[in-house]
Amino acid sequence: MNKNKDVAGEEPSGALMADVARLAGVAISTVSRALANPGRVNEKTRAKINAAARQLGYTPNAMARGLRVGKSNIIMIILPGSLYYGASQIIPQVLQSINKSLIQGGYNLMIANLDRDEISERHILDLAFGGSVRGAIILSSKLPEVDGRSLANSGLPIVSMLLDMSDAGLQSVITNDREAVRDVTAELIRLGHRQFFYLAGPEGNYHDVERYGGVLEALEAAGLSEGSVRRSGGHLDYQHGFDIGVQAADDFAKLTEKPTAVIATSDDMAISFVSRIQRTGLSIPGDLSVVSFDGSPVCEFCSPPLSTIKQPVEEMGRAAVDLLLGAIDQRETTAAVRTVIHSELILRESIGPTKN
Amino acid sequence: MNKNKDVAGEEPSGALMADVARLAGVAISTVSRALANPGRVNEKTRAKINAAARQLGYTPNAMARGLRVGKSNIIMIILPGSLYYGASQIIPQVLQSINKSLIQGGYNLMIANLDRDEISERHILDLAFGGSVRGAIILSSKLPEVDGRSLANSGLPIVSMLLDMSDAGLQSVITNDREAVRDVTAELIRLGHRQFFYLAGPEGNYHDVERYGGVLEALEAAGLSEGSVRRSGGHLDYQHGFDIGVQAADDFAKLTEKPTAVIATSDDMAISFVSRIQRTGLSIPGDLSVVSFDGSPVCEFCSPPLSTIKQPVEEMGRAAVDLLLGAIDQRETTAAVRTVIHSELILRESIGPTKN
DNA sequence: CAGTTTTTGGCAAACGTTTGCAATAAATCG
DNA sequence: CGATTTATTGCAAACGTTTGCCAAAAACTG
Repeated sequence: MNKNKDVAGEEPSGALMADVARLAGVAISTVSRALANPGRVNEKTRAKINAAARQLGYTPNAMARGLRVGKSNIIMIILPGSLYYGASQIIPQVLQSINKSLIQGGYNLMIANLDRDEISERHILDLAFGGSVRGAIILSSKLPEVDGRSLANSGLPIVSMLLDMSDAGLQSVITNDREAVRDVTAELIRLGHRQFFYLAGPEGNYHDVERYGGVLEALEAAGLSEGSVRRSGGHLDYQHGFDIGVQAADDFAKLTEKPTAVIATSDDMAISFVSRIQRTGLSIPGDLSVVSFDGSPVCEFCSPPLSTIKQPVEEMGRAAVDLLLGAIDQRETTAAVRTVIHSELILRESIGPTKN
Repeated sequence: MNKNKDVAGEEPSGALMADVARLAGVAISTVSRALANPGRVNEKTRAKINAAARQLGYTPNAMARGLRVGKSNIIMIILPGSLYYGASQIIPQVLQSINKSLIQGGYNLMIANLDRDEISERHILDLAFGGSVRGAIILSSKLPEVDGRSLANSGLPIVSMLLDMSDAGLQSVITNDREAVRDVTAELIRLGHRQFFYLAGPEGNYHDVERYGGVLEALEAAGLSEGSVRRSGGHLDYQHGFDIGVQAADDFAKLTEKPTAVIATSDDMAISFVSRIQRTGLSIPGDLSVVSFDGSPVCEFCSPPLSTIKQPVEEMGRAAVDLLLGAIDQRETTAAVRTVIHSELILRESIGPTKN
């Protein structure tokens, strides 16, 4: 009913810049400058203002500032639909590193989505076009797009992470997957392996293409035919990475000619695959060598400890943020749109020579 | 130099409500009402306005609205400093369920990391007092507080999750840890176990107190002395949960009288503990039964598959969001400040009877 | 010391919405 | 049919900042 302050007591809604100005005996504009642009105001008045601000516990209103300057200080991260697929193990680390870097740059991190249904897409676009966010980091190959509006032409700086989307003109921070998997395949070949089993994630996925490509390259270099690798997975979507490994173990059981080495595209699927395979009496690495992707900490404690190609997420997060903030500050990084961070193969006991 | 639109072409900064109004031939206020409060405007004009809005690809500016109504639609989640400790395995699921519920309620999720440094504390407080966020969900036992300002008296609705902070007056969504661990301990006693090994997380932690308390209750009920349980861990902070398990395995090796059952307070530590223990030649559950907390999916694929007390994160996330939005909408849930969600014990092969 | 430059601080107009109030048109009532 | 209510729309004032512009004061300059 009454919109006035009922009690003369403390304002629940916090002190305003005007309050600070009054207390310090200066104009509002001076306060604003003192706080944001310290050079432009006298040392003494600035001290007075700072004291007043502290005394009142003043915190500038972010939305008012944002509205005025026409810019938000929020960056959104767009995650691939199902968190449960593969990457799940490293998502927290990704968030952690991105957030840390962002905060240092004065930005905040908002999670745009965890699903990729139409609701989420619309939501993402609302964030983008509603001026809520200043830039985006995307971990999915699909740019949100629904009735007319598309993230691509939102004018928002976007950096892609983990996936190479430089074709789409996006700055991309990626790992040298192809090379890494080529090297590890070559190593397996050196150890005597001739028949491979490849566990795919979502098919056609950039990761899949690159990684599978790496396998083929190594095979070719060794004079082996493309037929020496069998694929599993890829046909299922939206599931735990673990499910893929389980399914793959079934597929494996049905093979008449058994591969001796497995290359999995995520740790999750490798872990469940190994678990199921061991149950059938096969031993690792005795009967079967296994290597996977991601570098999840848990791999060290599996039995046997799993070899894994570590995704350098910390570094990637930092790089992505650097690129994004660079783009925001207009320091045109017209240079390479592709930033490659090197993966590191962590060699553990899940890999060994073939029996004979 | 010139702040005018240089080209007559399309506005890069998007259509404004004024544009929609002009195109539809109505006043700005009518547009606003048509979009937000459909009942208060004529059917026909509303159609016209909607058409105009769609044609222009109009998206309302979130900050302008936020400023005007004095409210943001962003909820922040405050994650504990080191993501790596214990909970790491379930964080993605927590985020998933919280975000889903929030989006349904028209809110956005912002991540605020609570590292132990002053920077992040200040950051969180800026978010709270700067009007950027409308509420908070906190997964840490420490409320940010720095020079005068404290999250506690920010006036912001706050819900604590996983940790019981009802003493601090916060609505808390927790699991019945004490009960769950009491039950599982009782079950272990029934299986013949008399000597226990307890792997603690950060000491004094609510989780620790409750869970250890549960163990003691079960012992007492069975007439066993408090001396039948040995503790490990707790003295280290800031590490992967895995490190705790490794350390605990060392501690275990030094014990002269070996416990036959292990209760770990996170899956991570159980996994690394088991790995190290098995390496010393002990078998699980033959020589040692193991149960842990969290319900990480990976437990199913360990060898042996690990028994774990599942944290019902989906449900907890939903509950936390419900409480928070309830508090925001002032529908005073003056009732219980503690919402207990029931954990579920997933029994797998890591638990068995004692040998004799 | 008059003239010129440099600092410093205030005024007021934005930024893009929402919303109280008032005005008009339409509908209902007695 | 006049009087009252109700539905529909517009006007203009907020919301709390930032910032262009100008004036006053201070600091130089010759």
